[in-house]
Amino acid sequence: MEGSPLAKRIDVAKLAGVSEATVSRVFNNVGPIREETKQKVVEAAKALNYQPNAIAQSFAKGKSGNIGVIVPYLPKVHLLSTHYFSEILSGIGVKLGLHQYNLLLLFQSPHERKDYVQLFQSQKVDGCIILGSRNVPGEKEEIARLHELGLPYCLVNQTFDDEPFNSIDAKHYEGSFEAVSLFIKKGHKRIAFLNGPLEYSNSSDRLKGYQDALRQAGITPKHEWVFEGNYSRTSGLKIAQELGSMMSKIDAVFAGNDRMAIGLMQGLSKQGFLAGQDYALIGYDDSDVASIIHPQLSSVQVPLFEMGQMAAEKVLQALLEGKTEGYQERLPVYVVERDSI
Amino acid sequence: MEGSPLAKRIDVAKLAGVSEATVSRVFNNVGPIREETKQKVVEAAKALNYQPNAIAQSFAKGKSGNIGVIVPYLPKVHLLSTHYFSEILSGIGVKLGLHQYNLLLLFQSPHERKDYVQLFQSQKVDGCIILGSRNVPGEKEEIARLHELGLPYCLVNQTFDDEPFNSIDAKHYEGSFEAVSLFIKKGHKRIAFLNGPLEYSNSSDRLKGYQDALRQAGITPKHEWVFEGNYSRTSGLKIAQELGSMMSKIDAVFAGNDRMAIGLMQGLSKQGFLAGQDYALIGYDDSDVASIIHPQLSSVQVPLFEMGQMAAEKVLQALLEGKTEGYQERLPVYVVERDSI
DNA sequence: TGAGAAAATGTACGCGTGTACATAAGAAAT
DNA sequence: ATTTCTTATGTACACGCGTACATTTTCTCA
Repeated sequence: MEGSPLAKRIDVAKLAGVSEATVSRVFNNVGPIREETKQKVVEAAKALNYQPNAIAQSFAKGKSGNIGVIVPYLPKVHLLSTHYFSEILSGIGVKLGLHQYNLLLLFQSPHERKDYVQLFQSQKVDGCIILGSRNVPGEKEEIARLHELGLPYCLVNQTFDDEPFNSIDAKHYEGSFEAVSLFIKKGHKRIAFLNGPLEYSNSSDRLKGYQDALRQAGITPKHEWVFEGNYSRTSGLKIAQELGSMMSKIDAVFAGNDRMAIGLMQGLSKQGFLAGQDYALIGYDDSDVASIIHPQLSSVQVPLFEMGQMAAEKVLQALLEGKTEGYQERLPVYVVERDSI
Repeated sequence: MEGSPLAKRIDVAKLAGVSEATVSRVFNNVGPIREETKQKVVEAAKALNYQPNAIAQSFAKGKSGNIGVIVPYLPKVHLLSTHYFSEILSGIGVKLGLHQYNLLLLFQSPHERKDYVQLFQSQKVDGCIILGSRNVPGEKEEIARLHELGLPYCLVNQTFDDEPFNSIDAKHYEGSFEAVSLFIKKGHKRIAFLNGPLEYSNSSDRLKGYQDALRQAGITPKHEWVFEGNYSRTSGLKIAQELGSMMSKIDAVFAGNDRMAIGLMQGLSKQGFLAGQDYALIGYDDSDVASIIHPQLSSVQVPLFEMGQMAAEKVLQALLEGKTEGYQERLPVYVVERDSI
């Protein structure tokens, strides 16, 4: 309430009997400084409880020191599972913290106009990381603008095939291929696929992996065995209804994420079909619930935390080292076998 | 890459043929302005693609426009469940967004010195919301400093009984009381309690609720039926081992969160004890998994999203309306009955 | 038509720091 | 002791905006 008004650089300078520039030098650790002088400044600063004003620093340097992390948001509808979301976010946070950058969390309502470039123009952020972007008209153009302007940005878990956008993704084609191949190796040949919306590149990656794995085994993929949910558990439940009538013809189901897999499992279970028994099931993401649910769900493990870290690292490299080369990295995934297969 | 250098206020002023102050007035919508002038400015701004510099604005106003949200962080160890975390965070984000405040996400390593006041001194934030704080010496003093200085802060899901700290909490005493009373109503009298660490006030709230509910039913609480985990699933699993030998004497278990409840359920299931059949079980938080797991877990629903919203609202009120009264709000919770009881 | 009030706009400065450049102090070489 | 270089410190200004205050323009009403 009371307390002395915030001390400024000039107060420290006066108390230490030096110039303001010297105080700045001590705090930024730049230029040659006599040890004795440094001590005087440090003591004066401590006595006055001086703390440099971060805003003024940002202003003087022309950099905010913030990395914006854009997260899609629909109130009460969780587009991204909390697992997915918090793993990536933690990875980003760790990396940024090491480099004294701040994490500005930006919720993006799907309907409102997204203007990523404006974030940079207004200097709110020095770089940005975009989660949950989709290959849809509005989105694509916005990212293209970022890219053309050479701004430090990075997409996570989304690759635009025909565009050179920076991204840190995972090997979803391979993950899908392996999962389906595992089904086949275990003798399952009639394999359905519960996919997510194709505007997410990982959905189409997985579709290709699914199809190619079947073809490699001499099986012709059937359109009617590919279903599209929206990555929610509810959509898995819904598809279970459709799937129920054809379960006599189906050996296995591969799902694009764990939440849909679980919805499916629950829906089919009500109709008397048990995963791991009446049909094999593999999910995707290897979230916590996979090993909690019964029967335990086989799943494809995705290094979300590491993807977040790497995305942050790439953005920081662009910022700190001026790296301008584009990149489209893909981290490896692997199948975790549990009871459902 | 190329592109014109960022336009500044003076550029807009020159193009529009007005003074810089007028440009400012148009953008901030202050003071009387002739409609014609306003149009000139707006057009000039559009022509130059002008965007006010957020840093300079912050600097001139002496406010960062940021609300810091402090989240405990241990790499690879999730102190807060992702559900808990992302619900509260979403609530905060929504509210802040409505008032043009930014959300600065700050990961707090438990070992490093926490100096919340410094966040304010350095002007990084105008207010802050603290998640997962605990009643331990270092922590308490830091919050006390915040409080004494009258800084706009708010704790979420933690109340310090003997301190007037601002907080948005839930009625954990009542929730616990109701859960245990429900057990009793259903005929269970020998009720164990799997609690979390007592440094979290919600743990001790629940302990009191547990004890009082028993006493009201004429049952004397037994110390040896109270176990302490750390809110992780693993700790639930571990306690299941201890509990196994005494299951013949126990009717029901109340757990401090769903993750421990699930660990317990799984651990006991391996020993042949089924929740909802061999014993009744109620968890806490009503996270997604509660209705995913089999048997479905009864749980106490906590309005985490709303708590986040309210915490943000309180901080914003202090900031925008200068409200200085302290507050310790508690939102209601309720038991959701499922198969495990 | 003029005076006074109200509305609109302009002028000027502060916000606290980083840093280029100028200057002073000290060390080393002559 | 003088010069020369190096090290240490000080001076001065820019960064882009909000806003108090001064000034000008427009409006109102006599």
